[in-house]
Amino acid sequence: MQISSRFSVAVHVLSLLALQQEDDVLLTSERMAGSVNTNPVVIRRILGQLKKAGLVEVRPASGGTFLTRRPADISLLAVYRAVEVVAEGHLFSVHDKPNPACPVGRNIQAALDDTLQRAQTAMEQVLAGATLQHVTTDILAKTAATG
Amino acid sequence: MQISSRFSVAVHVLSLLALQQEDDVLLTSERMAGSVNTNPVVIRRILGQLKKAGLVEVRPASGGTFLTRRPADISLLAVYRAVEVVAEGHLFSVHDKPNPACPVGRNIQAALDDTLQRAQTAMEQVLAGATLQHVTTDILAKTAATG
DNA sequence: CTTTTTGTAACTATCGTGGTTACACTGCTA
DNA sequence: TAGCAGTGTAACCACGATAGTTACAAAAAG
Repeated sequence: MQISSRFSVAVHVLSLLALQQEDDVLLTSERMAGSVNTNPVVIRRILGQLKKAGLVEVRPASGGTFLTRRPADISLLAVYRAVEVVAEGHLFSVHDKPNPACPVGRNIQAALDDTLQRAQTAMEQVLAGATLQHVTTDILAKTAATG
Repeated sequence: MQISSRFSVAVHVLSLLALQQEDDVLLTSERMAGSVNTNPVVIRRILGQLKKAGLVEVRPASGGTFLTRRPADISLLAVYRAVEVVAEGHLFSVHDKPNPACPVGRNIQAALDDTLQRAQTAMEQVLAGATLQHVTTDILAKTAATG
């Protein structure tokens, strides 16, 4: 099982917002959906989560959507947490209720927990070290290169 | 979405095998299921994957199951790979088919790929650094401590 | 007041998981 | 060699998450 694409869609949407021109046409959920190639409702749902996390501000009516911070101040970990693709601290699921009458069953959870936690943290630290700025810079570089 | 418990069950089963006494009663899928607290078929399915990965040897009939290597030579990453909880190199799923007519849509996948790959690798490196031996040692220590 | 867009609810299809039953096959053992 | 304990697997089910879709009320801006 993989981590939901909500995360990559969220980064995509935030990149669009980060690169949006002041004088450009407003970025509606419909336009974003066009770039992501999905349904506007899917975008609005994710936008709702990003809003709840304080990453974006959405103006209802014919308003538009904007970042609340500079791209350099938005880490991919913040986005990852915002869309809740993985419940905090539970990347790995461990079978609950092993048999307490067995030494292994009684202690396996505790014996595994430390390692799994470290594995998860190692992954998240990489996300913490990357920002939306890095992504958009990369996109601009690639756009310039390939036309 | 989390990583399947197949992984933790596999480590549980391997721990049972590692700690099994020579003169002990044979570890059947039924007994292991008793310790994990699940159905024997679930155990057999996982044993099948561990066997395919060359981590255990299973003697059909009234045979029993054994590790093919010493616990110190079985990394948790090998177990993780064996049970295929995550397709190799694809911990994160990225939305396919973004709009190629949009600069962001055209380059988001490549722009994200490097970071996501590093995040995944960081996680796997922690698993690579832990062995079945570490787990069983920990279990024995906890068993001795709590009785 | 009309128009545009957001916010949500509700429903759907699809997929992975984990549990369960059923049964053929294997190989020891009496 | 017949019996039987245990494995290997197929088939099916229930459950939950995902992602897509339709529908519509609520919000503002003109």
